Amino acid sequence: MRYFIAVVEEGSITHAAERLGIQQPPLSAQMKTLEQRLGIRLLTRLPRGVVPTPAGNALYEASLKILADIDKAVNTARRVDRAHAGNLHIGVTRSTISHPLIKHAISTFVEQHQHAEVSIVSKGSLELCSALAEDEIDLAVARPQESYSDRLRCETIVTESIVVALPTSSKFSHCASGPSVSLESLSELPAILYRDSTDPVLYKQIVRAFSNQGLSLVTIQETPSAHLALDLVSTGLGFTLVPQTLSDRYSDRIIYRPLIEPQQMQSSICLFSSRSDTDELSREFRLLLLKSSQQL
Amino acid sequence: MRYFIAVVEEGSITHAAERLGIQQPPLSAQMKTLEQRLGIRLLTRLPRGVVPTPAGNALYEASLKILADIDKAVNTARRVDRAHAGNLHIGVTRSTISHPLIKHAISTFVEQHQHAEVSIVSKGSLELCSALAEDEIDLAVARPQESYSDRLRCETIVTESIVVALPTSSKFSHCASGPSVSLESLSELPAILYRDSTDPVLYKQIVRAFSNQGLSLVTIQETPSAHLALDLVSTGLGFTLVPQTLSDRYSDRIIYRPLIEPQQMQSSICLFSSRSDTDELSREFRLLLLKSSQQL
DNA sequence: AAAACCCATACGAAAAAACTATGCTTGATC
DNA sequence: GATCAAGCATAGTTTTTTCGTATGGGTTTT
Repeated sequence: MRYFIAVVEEGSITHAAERLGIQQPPLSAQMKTLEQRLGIRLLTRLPRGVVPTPAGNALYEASLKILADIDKAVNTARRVDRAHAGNLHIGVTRSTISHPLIKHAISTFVEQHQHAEVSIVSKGSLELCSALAEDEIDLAVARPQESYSDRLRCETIVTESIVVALPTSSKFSHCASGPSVSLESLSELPAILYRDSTDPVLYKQIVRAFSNQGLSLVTIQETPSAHLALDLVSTGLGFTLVPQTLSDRYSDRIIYRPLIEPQQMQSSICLFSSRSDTDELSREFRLLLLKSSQQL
Repeated sequence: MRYFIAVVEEGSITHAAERLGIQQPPLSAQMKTLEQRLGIRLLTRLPRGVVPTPAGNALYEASLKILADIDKAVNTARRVDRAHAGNLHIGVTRSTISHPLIKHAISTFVEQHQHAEVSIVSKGSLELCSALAEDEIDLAVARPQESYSDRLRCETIVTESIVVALPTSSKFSHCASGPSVSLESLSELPAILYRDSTDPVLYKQIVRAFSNQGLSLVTIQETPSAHLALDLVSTGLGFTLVPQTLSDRYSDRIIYRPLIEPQQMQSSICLFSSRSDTDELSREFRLLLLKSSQQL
């Protein structure tokens, strides 16, 4: 099956053989026996390579999915094995792990379950969700997603407001002087935005907040992560907007101010989990996190 | 993979080997190499047989699905192959093929597509839907289903009313004398119902219609098909209720009368098709049928 | 205590898959 | 238009995988 996929994708038995690390004649033979066993012509032989027949194309599409399913099945088995051995893989992002509530929940959990081995995986929110869907991890503490697999469950743990990170330079002093800042007062100042490919939601949210109020956003720099954006802020280049949690970690030559209009500028931290997961450990961690969320 | 499934289902390597037509030692070896390659313990060896570990169980469940998917993929390829060769498999039930509209549509289609080979498969509605979902057939003309795969599309072609089939015996003469019959007048008479396991909807519909009006239904006989029920009606045993189409075919010593309250006693004929189907022939047949439906 | 049951190991045999060498067809090149 | 290159197919051999037979060890049953 893997062979057939390679042949279709390469459009050539010879090239597919190279990719598979085998010789061309055996691959030709394999394709022939495959066609014989199914009783269907799958490939039309051209003088220059091969092309799948409609039936071959249908089989190719299905094969891709089946191969992916097999991988996933193995992952699932591995995860169940881990879980049963008292091993929990929790996925977090750099920003969510910074939040005291999350940190506290994890440390409490580890204390309460001395026998359990907890490993933390750090990735972007997007990657965490696909890793979760592929059963590579058991739980993910991530930012909300625009779309994710319907086999996942998403529960909001905390909603934190977004704050303005201002450089100490004089250019921003009129903002820093007040107790809070309006979006309008930021609209003409140089902004540093982070366009994290692994977590694209917050970026869009910020851009939308400005455009919704008809304000212009002067983006002088885009960075691949919020942390880097804050580093640039401390150089005085411009301001940025970050979830409040991050303000505790980077305070060197940065002044943080809340927004006057916080309602549409909030960022949640969510717990993503597999709906089908019946594992005891992950269930307990989930309940612990939900409980701490309610105590807020 | 097939081997692993057999082992789990039999709970014994020895018995699984029998079922697979191979010897026990090679199967033991296969299971061992499988576990080694995945790096997971899948089976716990008991003194009396084997039992899957949680991970093994997860893999078993997934494997079942994957094996089914593979079968389906092959079917799909076969169907595409057929379709491309101008071969259309249409599924019908005994009752839907009796309807003149359907018959006419099929004969028109065959005439218009002389080059096409059309084969008719006759099964119960339930089986037709699963055959369609498995890509064994291209289209199904069947009775409405309570639930079916979301990959299928269901379009109502005709809605026909259900009529009462009365024996000629004197016991039923007061019903047969009028132009139409009420459910109430039937409620104390002996009924013959057909509980077709392959088409359970109509049975439920009839039972509900009576119970909704608080009427009792005296079922003296259940048969596995409507045709057989009509045969019993002609012996004078009792009455039954059938879609109008069937009344044209069985008229020996049976009197048909419409119901006074036809609204909740109707039976549709639907065209089921695969949403993903892009084949030309099946598309044309579908459009032909929808067109004849609209001309009604 | 012996028998029955079942899994694991060991080794030889059969089958499947892969490699090398080579031929054949077809489009590209000069 | 003859040669060349590209790519698939076939043939025969070798290697790898899978399967079968024989046998041993542990556990429950009688």
